[in-house]
Amino acid sequence: MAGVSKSTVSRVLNDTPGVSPKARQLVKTAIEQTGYQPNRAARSLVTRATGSIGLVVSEAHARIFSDPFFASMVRGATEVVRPLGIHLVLMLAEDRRAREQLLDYLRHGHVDGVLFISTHAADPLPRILVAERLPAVLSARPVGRLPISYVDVDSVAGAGLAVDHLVERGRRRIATIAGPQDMPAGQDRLRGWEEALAAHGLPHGPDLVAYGDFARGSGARAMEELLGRGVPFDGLFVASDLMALDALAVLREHQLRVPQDVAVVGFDDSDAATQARPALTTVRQPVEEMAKALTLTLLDRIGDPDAPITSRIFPPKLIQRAST
Amino acid sequence: MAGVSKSTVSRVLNDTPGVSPKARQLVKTAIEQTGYQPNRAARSLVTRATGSIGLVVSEAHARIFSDPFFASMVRGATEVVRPLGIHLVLMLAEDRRAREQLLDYLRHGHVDGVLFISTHAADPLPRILVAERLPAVLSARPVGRLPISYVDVDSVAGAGLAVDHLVERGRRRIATIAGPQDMPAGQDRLRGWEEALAAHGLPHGPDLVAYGDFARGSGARAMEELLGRGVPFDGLFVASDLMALDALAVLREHQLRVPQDVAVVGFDDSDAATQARPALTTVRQPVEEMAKALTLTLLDRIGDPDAPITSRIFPPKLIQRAST
DNA sequence: GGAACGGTTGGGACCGTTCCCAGCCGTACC
DNA sequence: GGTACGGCTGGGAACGGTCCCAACCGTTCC
Repeated sequence: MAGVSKSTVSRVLNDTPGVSPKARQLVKTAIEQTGYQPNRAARSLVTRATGSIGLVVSEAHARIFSDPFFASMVRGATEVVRPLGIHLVLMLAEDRRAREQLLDYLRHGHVDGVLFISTHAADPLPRILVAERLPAVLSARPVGRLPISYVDVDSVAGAGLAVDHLVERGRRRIATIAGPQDMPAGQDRLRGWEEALAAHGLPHGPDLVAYGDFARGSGARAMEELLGRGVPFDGLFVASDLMALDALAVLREHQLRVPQDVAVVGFDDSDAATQARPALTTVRQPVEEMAKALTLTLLDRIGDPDAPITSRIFPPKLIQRAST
Repeated sequence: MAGVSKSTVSRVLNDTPGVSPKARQLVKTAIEQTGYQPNRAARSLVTRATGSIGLVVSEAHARIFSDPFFASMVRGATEVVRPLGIHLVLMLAEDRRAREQLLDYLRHGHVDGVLFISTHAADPLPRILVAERLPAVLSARPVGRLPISYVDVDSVAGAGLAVDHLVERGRRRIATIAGPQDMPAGQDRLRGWEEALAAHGLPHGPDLVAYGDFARGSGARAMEELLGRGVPFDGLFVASDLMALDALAVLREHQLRVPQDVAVVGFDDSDAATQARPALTTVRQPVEEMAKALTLTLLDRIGDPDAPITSRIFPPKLIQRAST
């Protein structure tokens, strides 16, 4: 239609240099007019790439799908991938059996690379992916040294923001509901709390700490535990919004007013934070942006398997609402 | 390797009749030994099929990803699709812009069919999919007549089960927190409540009804409204577990004991139901099974575009726990 | 004026399947 | 014994791209 050979069309499609501007324009308008779209299958056949990337979610479904973190992750990745015509293929690895199947699947070259979403420290998959030389990136800092790119939020700094804010609001005894200590995010947020309090010369002993697992439900237990100890506190930093919601409910049950009696800061800035009563002051992590960066990193890596390992740490931001 | 031509291998792979048992066996052992896997791209190139089906989620992300319903849906679909080597491709259509893009994408034959997950009545996508003759199935009854297959749970019967159970437990004034009335599920659960109460000769006036949107948060507002009216009730049917969780919290705040003062029944049997305090009696819908049936229906339809339209309605089941 | 060269271009092999078609072989029938 | 037939098999075109290679053209240089 453009009066040129398929070779030239191919060159235009792939932005290969060595096409005259005139021919290039000719082809482009023809494409525009016909709504032509290259055939994925034919292309894959020769390039040996699939045009799909896997979104591997290695976590109990119930957990993942009840955490808005995942929603934002998916949205960010989708946004990067869609205009490129790349498919985002869902892969769930809930238990060991599913993991084996998944690995088999990945090894057979069904996808060009893997976005690995999991926060679990003990997860063996990242290590295996690296060993198999499959292009992969992680959604959080891996445990131990592992030559793999990742993005993460600066959890230590985030916890620091929360503590600083509470101190600014005049609080002097600041407790925390920490996350699980087998996950980097859990560790870092606790460490950030400790370090910030130490810097202010305020107490930060173990009697001010209770543990949850980031998810809904665990925050209530931790809150009850803290209150049960009888140790006074007027500020509370909770390592996830979902647990903070629990904490708010338990505080209300105990006739404690937020923020008058206890000022509360969460972490994540999920939708839950705005819906909470009172609306939750929280540390925002830019999940969607992080997902975009993660996806771009993977695409880089697929394009060049020897691309350098990078880790990108995003700064958190304090969002003030009614709970402080 | 098996000493036969590629034609014969192809026949074995596709279970085409007209291969001698001997040759078939020869090929099969060769495949076993080499771990051979057919090349998707080459196959797609000639069959004009992609070996992928789209999982279209037409809903606000925050909503979908905070509802465990979606998790089960994905799990069920994955289970059907994985052993067949079919990819489940995630597609999100949150707003109008995303919907347009998505449609364009679907029209270009990137997937062989669509699993459409949405509960929204006003969603224009199902109608368009039908008009475009794209193989598609719905995860819930569509509004209006539409020649499209779907699966659903019998919501009317489910609400009936809940009411019957509450009556059995001696309750005579049974209120309800209903779902949104622009969704079939919302309408049906309300209707089931009304009809069952009418059958028992018990009151079922509008003063016993408050409305939510199925999601967390809306249940609290509805519960407050019901209590605020001063109309007495000793039983409560809530159209979703998430709203029931809210209701439990509000009842507790008002010093009402569950189940002694108010017996509560939810709907869904999500994980939330078991985590609730007290554990929630609820109407279970077999979401995972429904997802499997849905996926199989789609695969049928892809195999034969003129397959008859089917709708499969699953029976709900009452799960008794501590809240009644 | 002819050769060398660089920028463009088209031709054609190739990727790994499916599927049509022709051919082979053994059997049944006349 | 020859022929028709049916079950099974292999050959080869086709799918729609990518990419290597050769050819073409206009310039520049000797």
